[in-house]
Amino acid sequence: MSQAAKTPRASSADAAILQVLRPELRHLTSKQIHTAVRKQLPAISLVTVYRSLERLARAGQVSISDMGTGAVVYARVTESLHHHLICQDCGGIVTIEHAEVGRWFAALSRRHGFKVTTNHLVLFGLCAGCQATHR
Amino acid sequence: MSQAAKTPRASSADAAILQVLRPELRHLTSKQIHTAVRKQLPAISLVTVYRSLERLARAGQVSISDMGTGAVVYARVTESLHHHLICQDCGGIVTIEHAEVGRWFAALSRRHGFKVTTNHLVLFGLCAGCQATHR
DNA sequence: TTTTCACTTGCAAAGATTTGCGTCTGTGCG
DNA sequence: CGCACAGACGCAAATCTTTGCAAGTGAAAA
Repeated sequence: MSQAAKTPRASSADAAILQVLRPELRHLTSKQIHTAVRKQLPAISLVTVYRSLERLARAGQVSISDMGTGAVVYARVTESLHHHLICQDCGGIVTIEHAEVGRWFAALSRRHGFKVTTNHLVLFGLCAGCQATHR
Repeated sequence: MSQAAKTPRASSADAAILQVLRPELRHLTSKQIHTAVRKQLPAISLVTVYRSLERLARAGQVSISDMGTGAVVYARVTESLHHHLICQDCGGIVTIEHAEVGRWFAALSRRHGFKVTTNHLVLFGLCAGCQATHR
């Protein structure tokens, strides 16, 4: 009734999805995850994958990002968080460490009392090369 | 050339969309924009609205943001850029000035030679109130 | 052990966004 | 003026993601 603790409730889908995402460094689409998870749970539906991913994201275990590829991609959140800068011209991707972003998030927290939980930031722009080309 | 105001369908949808977005401070969905633009161009299709918005976004005149409401929202980019911090618990929205974000973007530019063009950032997290509730 | 109840899942359907393709239009050029 | 080309549009169809509803399941309560 009044206890604030949630019941994690063993969901086979969640475990299987984390299993699939564990060894992957690259971000996977819902389709790819569904295909991979089927090896463990042949009958699992794509809808369940979506719902499971949303659940895991809410729990901070998975990141959901739109990298501008047409389909959203998901990745397991690890200790070594990273973020991406994507060049809208050449499609090049620059990876930056979390420390650099975390410092700024901390500043936001101090100034606005808002604790950012976004764990994978994607910023679009122009890489050094394309900026040169553009002038 | 001559008049640009009454061409039945040959004129670009871009102008009509900017017209619709101009007075709005709030972000509109593709559906809402489509409905509004129809008053000027009754025959315009939703697909054209999407393509036009993408074009305008590429030109830096419109921002595209996923505020977690189920549908992406679009807004006209003005001189007074702003960004949002959205509480994933209560849905509350904190608006922050661009200056605060721009400083960080400038730092990224110095460090990585990457010029961010994202003009409306949305970060999810917990507001001060909900952080307190969560403890 | 049985009951309870919130959470999970599937299926079908809805909603949102993108893409393929053929047509039409405005622009620059000869 | 007439032509060629690139870009804009509409329509239909494909994708991607979410939602409504009914049924299944597990953990804690009774």
